[in-house]
Amino acid sequence: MRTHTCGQLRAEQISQTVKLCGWVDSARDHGGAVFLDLRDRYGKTQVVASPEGGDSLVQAASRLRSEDVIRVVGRVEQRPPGTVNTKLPTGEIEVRIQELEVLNKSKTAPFTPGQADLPNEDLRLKYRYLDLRRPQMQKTLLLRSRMLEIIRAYFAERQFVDVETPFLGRSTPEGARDYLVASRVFPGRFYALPQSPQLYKQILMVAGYDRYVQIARCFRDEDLRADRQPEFTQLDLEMSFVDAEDVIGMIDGLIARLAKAVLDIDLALPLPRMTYDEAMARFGHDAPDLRFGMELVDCTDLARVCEFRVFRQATDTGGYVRGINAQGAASQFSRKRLDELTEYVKQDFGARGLAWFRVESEGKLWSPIAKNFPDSWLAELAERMQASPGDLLLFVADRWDVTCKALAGLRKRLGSELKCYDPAQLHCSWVVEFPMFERDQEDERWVAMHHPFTAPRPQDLPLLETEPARARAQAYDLVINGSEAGGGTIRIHDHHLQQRVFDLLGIPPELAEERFGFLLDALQYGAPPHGGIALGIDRCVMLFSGRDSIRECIAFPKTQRAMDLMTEAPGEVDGRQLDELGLRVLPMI
RNA sequence: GGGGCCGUAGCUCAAUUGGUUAGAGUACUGGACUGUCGAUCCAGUGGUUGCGGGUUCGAGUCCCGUCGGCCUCGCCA
Repeated sequence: MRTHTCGQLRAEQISQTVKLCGWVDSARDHGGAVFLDLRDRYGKTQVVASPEGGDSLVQAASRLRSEDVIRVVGRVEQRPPGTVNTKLPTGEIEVRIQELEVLNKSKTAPFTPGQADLPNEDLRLKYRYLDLRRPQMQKTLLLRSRMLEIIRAYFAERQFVDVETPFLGRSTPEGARDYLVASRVFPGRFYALPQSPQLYKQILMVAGYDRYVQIARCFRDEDLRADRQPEFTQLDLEMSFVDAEDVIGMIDGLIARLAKAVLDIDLALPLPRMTYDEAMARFGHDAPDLRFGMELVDCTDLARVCEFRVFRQATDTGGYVRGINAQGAASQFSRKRLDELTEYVKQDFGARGLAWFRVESEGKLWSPIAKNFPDSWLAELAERMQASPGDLLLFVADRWDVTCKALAGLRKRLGSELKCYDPAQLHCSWVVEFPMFERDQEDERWVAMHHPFTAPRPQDLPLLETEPARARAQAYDLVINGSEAGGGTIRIHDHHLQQRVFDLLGIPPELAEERFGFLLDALQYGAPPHGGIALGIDRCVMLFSGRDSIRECIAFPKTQRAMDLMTEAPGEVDGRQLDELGLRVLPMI
C-alpha cells in the first residue's frame, strides 16, 4: 500500500512518485489548496491537494479531519522557496497528491495526538489507542523496546538460558497478597499468579542451568503508587557458583551498556556501593538519592545535654534527634510553608513534630523554640550542622525509624522543590548488606527483610539464634536516582540452613514442608551455591526516560484502583462460570 | 483503612466575598481564501457545573454523602 513511511522522504526523493499511508494530523484548507500533515509512527510529511489534481481531489481533501486514515499517491516535490519547514525532518519536501483514498474516516476524537494540552489521565486511559498515538508515548514505548533488545542481547552473549516459568503456581505464605485463579478441576482450590519466579529459578539452578534469565511478568495484589502496578515486568536472573560480587558485576555491565546506548552516558564501573547501615545513617533510606547531599546529621548527643523538653523526651526514651540542612532555603520557607512541612512529617511518617531554625547573618540561629537553648548550645548545633547564613535547619526528635522516614521524606521533598539536582542526571549505585530480618511490630516476630531464601553472610551465621537483628544478608539493591530499581540475594543452598531460617521466622516445619517442600527436597539433591537478582523493567524505563510515572512506560496500565479504564476490567462474570469453579459471590457489607 | 488535591462545553481552563442570562481558547458545523505548517478571517452549534442531599432570598462557589482520577502513609517477603 505504501512505498515510504511518513518520516522517510528527503530531497533525494524529489520527482519520485510515492505512496504514503497514515493519519491526518492536521489539515489547513486554503480553498484552492489543502495542506495535510500526514502522520505515522515514523514522522510527519506534508501532502498537498491543489487544483492541478482536479477539483474533486481538492473537495475530497477539504473534507478530511484529524485522525482520518488515508492513502495518497503523489510526486515528491521541492517546497517553494520560503516555505521549507525546518521543524520537520521532512520539511524540505512535500508530496503533491495525485490520488487520495480515504481508508477509514475517524469520528471526532475526544482528543488528538497533536493537541497542546494533555487531557486528564482517565480520558487518556479510556482512549489509550489515541493516547498511544502521541509521539511522546511512542518514544517511550520504543525506548522500552530498545532496552529489552539490549538486555536480551547482553545475556544471550553471556550464555544465559531464557526459561519461561509458570503463571499458574501456588500461593506463598509470606510476601505480598496473591492474585488468585480458581481451579475448575479442583473446586475450592486456587492457583496464585507469581509475585516473582523466585522458587522456579532456584530449582533451575539445582537442575544445572547455571545462568538463567527471563523477562517475567509478576503480579502483586497490593495498593498502587506512581511507581507500582499490580502487574509489572521484571528482568529476572539467577546464576550458580557465584557470590554477590559476581551478580553485581554482571548487572554493572548491563546498566553501563544501557546508559551508553540509551542516554549516551558513560558510567564509571564498578558502580558505587554503600552498606544498608550507612545508607540509613546518612540518608534515612535504603534507596538514597545520591544526586545531592543534604545528608542527615545526628545531634542526639547535643540533645541529651539540653533542657528543651521535646528533645530531652526523645533522648531520655532511647530516641534520636537528627536533622538536615537545607542550604540557602531559609528565605524560601515562610511560616506557612514550614507548618506544611510539619504537617507532612506528622501525617505521613507519624513524627511528633518538626523543629526548625533559620540561620541569620552572623550565623545566629533563629526559631520560635530558640529561647529554650543557651547561645553556646545553639552555636554548637550550628557548627554540627555546618550552618551558614541563609540556611534552614530541620530536626526530628523521635524513634530511630521515625527520624529515618521523616527526614528521608523531607530530604526527598526539599531536594526536588529546591532543585538540588539535575533531573536528567542518572545516578546508579548499590546498597548492600541488608539485615536478614526485621521485627514485625504487630505480631512480635521476625520476618525476612528480603525473602526467606536469602543467605546470611557466613560470618553472621552464629548470630542467627543469638542476635538475629544483627545478622546481615548477602543482599544487594540497585538504586537509581533514589528509586529501588532492583534487588537480589545469594540464596541458601543448604537444606539445614534453610530449616534454621524457617525456624527463626516461625514457619513450622509442616508448613514449610507443605509450601516449599519441593524446594527443601531439591536442596538435598545437589544444589549448587547460587544467587541472582530481579530488576523492575517498568521502573528502569521510567528512570531512563525521565518520566515520573510507571504508567507512562506501560502500554496498558491500570488506575490506582487497579482498573483498566479501556476494557473496564475487572468485570463481572456469568453465573455459569462461577458454578463451574464452585464459587459464590457474597454480598459486600 | 488514613491524609491530601482534583472533577465546569467534545478537550484544556476561567468565573471577584455566595449574587443578573456560567465565559475564553481549541475542537466541531457552515462560509471566505492557492503556500500554509498552532494557517487566517466571518458566523454558528455546544452546559443536569460528576451524581445525590442540605444550608441560603439566592450555590459552580459553603456543608454532608457518594462516584471517578491523581499524590501519599499503611501495605508492597
